[in-house]
Amino acid sequence: MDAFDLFRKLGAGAKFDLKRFGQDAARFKTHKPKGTDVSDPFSSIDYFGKASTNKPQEDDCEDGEVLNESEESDAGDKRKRKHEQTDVKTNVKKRKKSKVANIAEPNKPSGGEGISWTSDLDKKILNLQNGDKEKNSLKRLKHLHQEKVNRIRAQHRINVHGCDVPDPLCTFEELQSEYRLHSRILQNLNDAGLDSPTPIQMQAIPLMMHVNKDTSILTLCDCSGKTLAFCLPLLSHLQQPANLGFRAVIISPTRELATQTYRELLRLSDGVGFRVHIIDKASLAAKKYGPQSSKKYDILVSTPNRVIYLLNQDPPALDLCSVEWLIVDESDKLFEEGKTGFREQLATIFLACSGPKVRRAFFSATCTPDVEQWCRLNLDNLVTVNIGHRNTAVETVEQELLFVGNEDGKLVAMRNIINKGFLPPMLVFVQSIDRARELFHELVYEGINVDVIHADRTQQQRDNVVKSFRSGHIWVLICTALLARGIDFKGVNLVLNYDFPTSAVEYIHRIGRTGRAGHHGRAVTFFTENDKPLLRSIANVIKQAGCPVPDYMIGFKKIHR
DNA sequence: GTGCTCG
Repeated sequence: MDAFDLFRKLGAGAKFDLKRFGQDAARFKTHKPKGTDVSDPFSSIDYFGKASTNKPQEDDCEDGEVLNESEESDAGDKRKRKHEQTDVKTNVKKRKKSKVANIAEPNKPSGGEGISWTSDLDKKILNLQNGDKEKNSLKRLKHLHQEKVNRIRAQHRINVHGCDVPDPLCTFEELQSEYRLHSRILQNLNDAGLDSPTPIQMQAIPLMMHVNKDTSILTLCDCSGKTLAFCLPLLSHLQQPANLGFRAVIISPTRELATQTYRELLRLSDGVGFRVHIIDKASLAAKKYGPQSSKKYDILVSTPNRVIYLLNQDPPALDLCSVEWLIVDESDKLFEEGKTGFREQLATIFLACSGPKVRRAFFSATCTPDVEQWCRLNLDNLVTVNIGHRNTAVETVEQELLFVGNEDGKLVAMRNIINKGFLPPMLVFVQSIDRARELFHELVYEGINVDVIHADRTQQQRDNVVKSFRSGHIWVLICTALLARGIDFKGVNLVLNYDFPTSAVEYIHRIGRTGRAGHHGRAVTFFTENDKPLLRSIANVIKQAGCPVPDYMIGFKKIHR
């Protein structure tokens, strides 16, 4: 297999653009570490290699339809068979693992690669395997313990799937006692007023702490607290600053989200000395991280294309071979296919993380059938965690569908909301950049503090808008999909879907900007005759979140492609 | 349709 072949396989079935990636592929070949087995350092070969042969099946679901647990049986037989296959695979692995555990020497610490995690209780059981007397009572103890864990998970609606999933964490203090988290970080947490973990943090943190190399984690969570859920184990895992170059990379779909994550990391690691970096401008960063620079950095937060730009320099201005953790935030967006899709960009970055112990974690609020299928097919040792029902909107948001007739009706209804007196801040979502501009010009003369954000504005403008929206100077912010994901504004009171969302997933992301951290929020969605095709799937989401919806909408026929 | 390098 030559480098091009290899690279094509690594591209996860993404369209292979020879012109664009030829250079990468060639470099990949020359960068192969000397004297190492090909299959070893590039564990990602398996990871992507299967993709080209097992390209995910056409999805049986209707376009944009959310796959609910209850509806899963509706999906085609193909999917079912696939799930069964995966289950069999998991069982085999489970058996293998328990075999390893049985032959392990009782007094040796069981930290080998075969056993990913053993609780204290498990260790006791191993130690006493030959002493039958206490064996039974210990078994009972273990059973009780498992029941307790199950109860905690049920209480917080934590669902896990995969083998060797560690127990949930109940207090942040356990991080210090169990994982030697820097005491200063714990103090920073307390200073920020964070005293107990949210459900996603309870499960994702211990999971990331126990994970082996080559294990991947998929985390689905509609609640806030995701950023902390991966930042804490990351800092805990890196222990302290080291001059090895970047050891962790976090990829976000928008610059705004990257900035937010970066700031969270700074706040969290204050006083510990970790060198956290965000690429503000790739051309500047080229000097900063280039071959001549010393390797005094630890964590990188960035959008994908900036990383790629640096990797494409000759010689590469960024070295990711010491990366131990690769975290993909809002991964469903980043897995989206498109003409110049995020997916190929991710493939390039995965490739560049060529270290021997890369762990990967994917975080997202929603799970498109695409992402899940892809993960199941391509990742070994996949563990998934999801909180609550998958693909549902948060329950703290009061949701409403409003028929406005036609385009003109939207403006009338919008003015109506404003005149009736609304509680700012309000986030208004539109379909395109042009429509964002138009609506802005309509509203700017109304005497309300309104501004607009989209990717065509300069970075300076974007930063300013976000800042003044956070500080309350802007009451109404018109935006495109740019702000749909992950951005955490404190106390957005109303999300207005001025243009109908393009899918149920998009809808869930948009309204997730309100009702955060347990606060009450409201979401109003305008619809016209033209929006009928997607009305049903979104009405379903709203209904499932417990908000009233007219029955006739649910009765609409499913759309088929 | 949206968002992701540089100049």
